[in-house]
Amino acid sequence: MVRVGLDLNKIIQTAVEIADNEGLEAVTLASLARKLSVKSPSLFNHIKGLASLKSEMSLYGLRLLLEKLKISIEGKEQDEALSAMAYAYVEFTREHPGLYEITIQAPEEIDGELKKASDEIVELIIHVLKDYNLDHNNMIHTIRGLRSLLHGFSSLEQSGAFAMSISVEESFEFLIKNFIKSIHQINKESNIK
Amino acid sequence: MVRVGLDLNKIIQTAVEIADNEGLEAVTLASLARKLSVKSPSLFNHIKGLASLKSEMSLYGLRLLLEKLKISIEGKEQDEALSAMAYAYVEFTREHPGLYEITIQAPEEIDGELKKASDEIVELIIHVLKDYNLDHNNMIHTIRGLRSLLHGFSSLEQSGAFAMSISVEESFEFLIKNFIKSIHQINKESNIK
DNA sequence: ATTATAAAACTAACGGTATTAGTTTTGTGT
DNA sequence: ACACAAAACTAATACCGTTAGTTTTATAAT
Repeated sequence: MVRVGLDLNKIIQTAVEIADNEGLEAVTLASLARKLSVKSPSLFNHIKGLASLKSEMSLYGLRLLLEKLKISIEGKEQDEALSAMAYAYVEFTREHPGLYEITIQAPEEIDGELKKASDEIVELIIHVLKDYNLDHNNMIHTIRGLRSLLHGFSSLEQSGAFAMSISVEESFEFLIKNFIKSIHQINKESNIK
Repeated sequence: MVRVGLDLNKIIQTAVEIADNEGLEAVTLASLARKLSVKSPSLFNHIKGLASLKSEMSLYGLRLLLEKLKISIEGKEQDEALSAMAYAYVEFTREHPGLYEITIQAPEEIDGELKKASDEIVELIIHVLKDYNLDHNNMIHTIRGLRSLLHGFSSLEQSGAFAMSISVEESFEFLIKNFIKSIHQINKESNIK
């Protein structure tokens, strides 16, 4: 019974490794304990259970994503910032497929921390979209559209749904370009009225 | 041991009910057997196992979705057809949240039937998009964009990510309208060149 | 009607999972 | 040196999917 110096952080890190390398469904307390050279009940000294661990992973993922998005837009604005953020988003989902998946479907709230982290991401998107001077409703519609596009693209890419013989990267470029154009179009229409 | 007259179809139907009412993760051979008044090993007379059952559900879901999409575009073309198809898609995900979820992530192929069903949906989208005279690459990009938008929107809606106080329905309307506009824009640009 | 057969249900058992309870070890601060 | 709390452990429970082997039942052939 050599003490192995476990802590919440190490557990989460290892769980994320499993999730990203072997898939989210491979994250079990049993596999985790094996990888940490520990018996699975020992994990309960640090976590409440599997559901709770997954929520912790989710929180970790949201914060990591937020950081990546923040860095991506540094010193940029409008189209350039929006584009950079979009690319950073899908890059994150490719670097962390398993972590990203749990990020979208945390089992339970953690003291409002999950909502907070998620809100901060939305706030960042709002910050970028402010450059486009959309009215309140259009702003919300546009946020929802951007999130739908990014999440849908990432999710479908990961599930292998884009099988056709044309570069997925080229498609993403096309989609983001067109999305940005379409935002500009919104304002042109308001001006006509 | 009253014979209960089980068959593959009844099993799938019941599994779909559980998936839609209690969530996909509630679909277990144990819960399924309980609901069918049978012991779980009896299920193996009709299915190969849980993974196989989920693939069957996936196939059923893809076919149901395809039918719904086909019906939605009957007698329509271009913008009207595209819009109708988009609305039918999200309606399906709302009617069948659990079934839709498994539709996107079948565990294993069934004799190429899953790929075939999935291809047929893509073919239907192609059929609708033909009205826009896009070149081959733009066609594929646009298909991927539409699928991303629809799947992302549905997935985020189901996971409760659209929490802001503005009608989600209104946002969807906005997004589809803009997506359609953006397709028209593609061709305008080609003409300029 | 009787019976043979195959399908469809069953029971029993195994290995894997999460989780709880209770025990032992170990590091640390007094 | 020792007390104590934390961190590991073992043992046990309850569920899950799955397999093997058994019994029942519907049906088709005689």
